[in-house]
Amino acid sequence: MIAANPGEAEFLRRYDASWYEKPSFTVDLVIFTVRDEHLHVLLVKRAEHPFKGCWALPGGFLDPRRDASVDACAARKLVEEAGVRAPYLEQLKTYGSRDRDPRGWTATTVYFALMASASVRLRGNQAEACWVGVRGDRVDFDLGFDHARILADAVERLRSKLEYTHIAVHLLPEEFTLPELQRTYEIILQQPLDKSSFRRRVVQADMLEELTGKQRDGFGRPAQLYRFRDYDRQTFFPRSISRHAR
Amino acid sequence: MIAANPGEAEFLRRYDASWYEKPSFTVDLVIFTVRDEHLHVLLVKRAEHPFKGCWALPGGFLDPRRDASVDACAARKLVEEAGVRAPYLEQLKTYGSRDRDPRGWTATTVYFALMASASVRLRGNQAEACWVGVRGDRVDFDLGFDHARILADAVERLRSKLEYTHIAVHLLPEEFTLPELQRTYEIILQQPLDKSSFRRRVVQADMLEELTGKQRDGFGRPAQLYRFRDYDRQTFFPRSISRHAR
DNA sequence: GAAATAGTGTCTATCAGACATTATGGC
DNA sequence: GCCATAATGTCTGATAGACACTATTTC
Repeated sequence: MIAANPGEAEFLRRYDASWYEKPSFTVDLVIFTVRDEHLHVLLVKRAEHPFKGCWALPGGFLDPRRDASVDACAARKLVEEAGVRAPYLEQLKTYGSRDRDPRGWTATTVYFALMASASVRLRGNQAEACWVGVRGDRVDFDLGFDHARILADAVERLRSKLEYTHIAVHLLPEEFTLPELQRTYEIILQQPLDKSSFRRRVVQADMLEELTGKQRDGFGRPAQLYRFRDYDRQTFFPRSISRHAR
Repeated sequence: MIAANPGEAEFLRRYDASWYEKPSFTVDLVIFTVRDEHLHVLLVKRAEHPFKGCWALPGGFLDPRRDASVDACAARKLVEEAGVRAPYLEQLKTYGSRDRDPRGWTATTVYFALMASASVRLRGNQAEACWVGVRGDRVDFDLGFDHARILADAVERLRSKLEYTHIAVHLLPEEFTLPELQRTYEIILQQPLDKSSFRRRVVQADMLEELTGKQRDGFGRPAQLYRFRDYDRQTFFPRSISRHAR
């Protein structure tokens, strides 16, 4: 990144970034969890204008002094809004236009995060925050800005990635059973999956580690507990789950 | 987008976006084409500091006065740099950090574009531009900023999308033969594909329209010409091309 | 033993890979 | 006819879906 280029040091000494008009830049988060048999998204009630009193995705201005990078800004806001360290966090897309925010030209880079519902502690920060059930690809009330569109894109990405990756494990606690994992997939994909096929897929991908303890549910045979083998590596299924199963 | 919210009009009247410190915001392009049996990317030689004289991806500052949106900005730069109207253009990712540009905090939203090599006319704009062959996921010389990393990400995304979508048609002229399309896939995926399987895939996807004319090559039986049926709809193959074929 | 849930075995349809075969042009 | 390339046909192996069956717990 250091360029030994004649004249560049001089150029940089004189350079002033405020010469140019810039858009405002924000980072927003679509934080998903599964609880009560439904996909939920974390929303905040806006305390300030614009859209004061409306529900919106958590997020806000990037602070060039505090945030070393856009990723770091997203991680910071994740902690501030959801009090969580490092669950699954992935950049979704950047939305920017002259009219998406009444304050003027803004761009927002949106991240989507997955977490186990138990691992969240909503800190009663400045803003009122709560989990809202997602029906189809939307929530039941109006969202500020273009956040309804962003949420729809995020839900689509989540569904799409569930078909060929393991990311749903990030929606469960560290130890979980295969029926729980399957149920998570079914809730998000909104379709029943075959038990046998599902298990084959997961076992063949060799991503799970069997734990010797067992979990007992209220009824029936207890289910084997598993743990995800490698939270860093993102692995892919060789074939996609058919959206037209059944 | 218009909020009938008490106090909001007053708030907006007083609001001044320059209260907050903002990062600079740019849009960069990774423009791919296939020519001479190789994947190529469009690079420009930087006329100004920083990285003056280095090769870099085309792009530059978003202009809030001229650009209605980030997408519009990308389209504008595509015309300016490559003189092309509307080929395939897709947002790749946003890169932003304190140290990726010596001028200070910048974020760049990167798009990747595909085009037929014949459709490009490089306008000798302010910058010197040329097509550079991609070897693996890089070019043969150093790129300014973090553009080597960005290029690698773009190549990976291109390869990945080729395995399950039709986007390679955007690298060919409007009329093309199946062997030409197959060759394009082979060049980018860097692996030979079976003719029969390839044709089955493409035909079953029902995306091509047979043209009655035929094209003759120097030798052998002439190949049937086809046209892509719907440039807007993005369709997907039911299964991915195996990366481990052969 | 009945109910409930976990987990396994097996059949089948589908489809990609492999490769042989036929088709159609130039020379 | 020969060569080169395009296009088709057929076999096979892998695997997802379907579903029957077994296993293990609580009551």
